[in-house]
Amino acid sequence: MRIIVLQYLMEQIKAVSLRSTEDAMEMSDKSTIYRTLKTFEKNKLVHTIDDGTKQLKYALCLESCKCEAIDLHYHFHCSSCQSTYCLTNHNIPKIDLPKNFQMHQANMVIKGLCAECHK
Amino acid sequence: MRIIVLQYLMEQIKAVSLRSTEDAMEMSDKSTIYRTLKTFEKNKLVHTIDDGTKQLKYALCLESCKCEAIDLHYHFHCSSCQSTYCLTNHNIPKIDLPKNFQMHQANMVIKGLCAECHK
DNA sequence: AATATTTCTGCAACTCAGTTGCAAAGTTTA
DNA sequence: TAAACTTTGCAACTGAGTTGCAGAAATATT
Repeated sequence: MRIIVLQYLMEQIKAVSLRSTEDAMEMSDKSTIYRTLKTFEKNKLVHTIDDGTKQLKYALCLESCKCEAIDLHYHFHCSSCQSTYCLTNHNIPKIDLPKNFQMHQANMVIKGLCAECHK
Repeated sequence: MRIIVLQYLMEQIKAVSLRSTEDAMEMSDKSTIYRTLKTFEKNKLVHTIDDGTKQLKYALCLESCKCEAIDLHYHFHCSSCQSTYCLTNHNIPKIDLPKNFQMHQANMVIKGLCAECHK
């Protein structure tokens, strides 16, 4: 199962939801896929993106990713086609936080129209 | 009702959830407060923040806010106390998107420990 | 002031993503 | 092969958000 899900993830250029993965699998249960994705997340193969749709999205991490602050990047969510993309080409800048605040993670989602929908 | 909810919002330095607002009101129904907050949002008095907890957070906009790209700011969510703060002192930088992608909105959440919890 | 019209409120019911317990099925290990 | 462990599918549950509806309240109209 893990191999099948991993393969599916590798084929995608967009982040996937539990739902769409489920639909793509046909022959497997929601909870199995759910647990598979959570396992991947725990082992830092994928990261999750909360893009404001109610469905959490999952995307493969880059080879080098340790899921630390330095690995964080922006994401883009298209309001029209609902696709979510990783913008891995630039990391997020250092943001100065209030005194004694400490950053560990981030969830950065830009919303708008993707190239397909913006015509 | 709107006045009471607005007052509550003005007292908070943190973003509030539907739930916490509800609890603070005692004498009013979930759906009323829900609709009140949605009305505020529609009229650009508040903006919402999806901080990765399952509860959407609401925070008052600044006086000048038109809820456009220029008004966007980062948010901070404390993983320990679950508080969410607006970091209104700096806006988000311009991010270069893939060709033909267009930004309209953004939901930016930094996660970590706030000053209280980081001791 | 009395009535009509519109808006607001509370209740109950519903949706839907995510999550979990459990037993059966499948794997690995000794 | 048997014991120990892992994975899977099912069903049931959780919890935030959302909606329809009827009565209450406010506002407008005559």
